Amino acid sequence: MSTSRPTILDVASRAGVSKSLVSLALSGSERVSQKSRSKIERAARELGYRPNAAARSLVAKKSRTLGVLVLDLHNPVFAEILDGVQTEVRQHGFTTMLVSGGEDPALERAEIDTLQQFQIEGLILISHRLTADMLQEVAGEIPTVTVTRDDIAIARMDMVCNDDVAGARLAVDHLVSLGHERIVCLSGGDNPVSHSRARGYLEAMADHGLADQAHIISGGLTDTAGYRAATEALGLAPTALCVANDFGAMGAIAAVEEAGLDVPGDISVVGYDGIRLAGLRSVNLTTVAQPLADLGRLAAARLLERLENPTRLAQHDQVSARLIARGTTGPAKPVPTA
Amino acid sequence: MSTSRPTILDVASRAGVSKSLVSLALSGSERVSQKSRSKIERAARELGYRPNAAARSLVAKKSRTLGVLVLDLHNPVFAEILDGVQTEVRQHGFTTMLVSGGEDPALERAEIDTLQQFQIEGLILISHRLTADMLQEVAGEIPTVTVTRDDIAIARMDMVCNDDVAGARLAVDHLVSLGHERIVCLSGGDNPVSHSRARGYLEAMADHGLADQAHIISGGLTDTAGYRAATEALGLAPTALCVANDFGAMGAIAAVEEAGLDVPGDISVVGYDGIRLAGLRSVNLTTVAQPLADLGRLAAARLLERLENPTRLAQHDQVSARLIARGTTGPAKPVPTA
DNA sequence: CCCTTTCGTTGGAACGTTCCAATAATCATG
DNA sequence: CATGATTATTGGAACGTTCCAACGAAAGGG
Repeated sequence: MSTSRPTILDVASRAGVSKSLVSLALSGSERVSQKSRSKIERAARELGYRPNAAARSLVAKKSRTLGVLVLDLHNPVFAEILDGVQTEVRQHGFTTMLVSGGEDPALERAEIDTLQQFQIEGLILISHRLTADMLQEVAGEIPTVTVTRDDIAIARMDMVCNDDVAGARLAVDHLVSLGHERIVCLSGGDNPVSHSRARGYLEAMADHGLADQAHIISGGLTDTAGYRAATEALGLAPTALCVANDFGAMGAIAAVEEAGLDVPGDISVVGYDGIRLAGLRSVNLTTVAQPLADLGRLAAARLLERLENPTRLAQHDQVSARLIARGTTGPAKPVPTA
Repeated sequence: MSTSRPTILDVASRAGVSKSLVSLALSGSERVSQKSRSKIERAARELGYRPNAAARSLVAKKSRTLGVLVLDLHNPVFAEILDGVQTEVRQHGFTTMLVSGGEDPALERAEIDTLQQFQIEGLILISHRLTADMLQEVAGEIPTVTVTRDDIAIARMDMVCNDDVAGARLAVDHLVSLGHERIVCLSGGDNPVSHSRARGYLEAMADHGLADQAHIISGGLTDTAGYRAATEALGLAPTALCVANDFGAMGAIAAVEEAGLDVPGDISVVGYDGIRLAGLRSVNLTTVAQPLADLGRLAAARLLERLENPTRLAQHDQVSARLIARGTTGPAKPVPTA
């Protein structure tokens, strides 16, 4: 139906100039007379001309496009990081191509492959499940930055992360300042992020002279996992729970309430991540908030720097979290003297 | 650093054949001898050859790529629709490029522009804020399907939606069957989806002979809006609230509980959408669930059909929702006889 | 008024692929 | 073994852009 899209030649002939001049004018070169420029701009507008990115990137060997892989689109943490990425990237006139591999290494690799076919200039991994080998391979072929994970270090690959150890300490500090001692950690299971958070918990407990009170129950990063872990934790008669992430904390709260206990009256709960959801009135969760958008912005910035200077040494940034005290934490109940 | 990526010519010379045969072999043509095929495949593997999508789509005039615009990446509704889109699209060997314009019409238009530069073959709008003119323009240039919104009908543009009128009726039916009569609707404000849901509410109330009890309070689709609307609604002494979406319902529950009332003991609350979150133990919201992934799958399927047959008449699909009864609804309190 | 410089403009090559028409190789068939 | 039919392979054109070397025209300097 629609006769195919106008090309630069159509614009050129309509404006009565050569295709080269159109190219020059539309890319904003100085060396085009005012007269030609306005003729060209008008012709382009009238025809609804849109440059063909395929042709452009083919010859220019530059796509002005970054690839972004996000671990899981359902997790609001990643959406918020993505916000930061987008703002930074747009400012630099780049475009992003977003994909997700649903936490499946092979699928993630395949999606990155697709991105590479589109000649992306750089890659941002907002967490991932790639094996070290895959990551090595990818990072070798294309400038890459990982966000949120810093366990696999690769030459020339930048990383930007939250300081999870320090963040977890904040949670413990907050609880201790409220008089809590029997603080149990519900860990997020076997992944680098959860390990760091557990370590921060242990360190902080030790610093407060509570090393003997420290207990870690291993679970996962979902609401159900938090529920289960909390149910188990109740056997230890804690006055506070330090949970691996906000979703887990929501599950933990449900478990506590189902056991007939009050949050925060009987047990205080702290989450981690600071997703918007945690701020909803009906949730109102005390949490260790990562500056998620900043994380994304910084990652994009690092990648763009590397495009300028590809041989620069790998840079590892850590941003710090802050505690947001809301309604799920309160003073510890005085311990009944035995 | 890395000497530039291998091209089809590199593969050809390594395999000792012509570039044309490589192209043929890699696109899976029958007319290639077993011997040549295996030589070519081996050469491609050894070189780590990845076809250049730009060059391909330039000549083939086919990018095998669909553009997807999503209204808001933070809203889990859209992530779940996206899941469905992805599965369907992958099955057909297409790729997607995902963008979001943050609910800003101009930005959305700009992002679609970018997609068009990449020669996408079709466009899926998972809701949007485009003006009718913009939509008309876009749909005129490229096969388009909208999901979730069916207020603007355009020739050749398919639409797949939830039947919001019927969905809202389900909510009312459920409440009535529990003995509720004073059911107040907290509407999601001035947008097509909310209008349909409000209409369904009114129709159902009338059907049950409760037309005189019907009250609509206009709010928005956020937790805060739900909170405010619910606060206002409490003045009407309702026994149940029918809320425009799940987030709003969560806010409404907070308002009810802050007023010292129990959910569902004093007031029942029904949400709409059926986001995963609503199923969390700590939320446990009764809701009208849309088959979100199906919505996405269907939209992708319709678009792919249209690519085959571009002149086909526009098709408007409606999928139906179902009620998931959870913990926020219960029998109506017997009305104190005046 | 000629020579040089600068400015504005141009045509052609290149990018890596697919497609097509044409050729080369193989296989039956008479 | 020649002929035709089929199968396998090939070179060249085309896609729409950017880049570059080169050009003509205007401007400045002597």
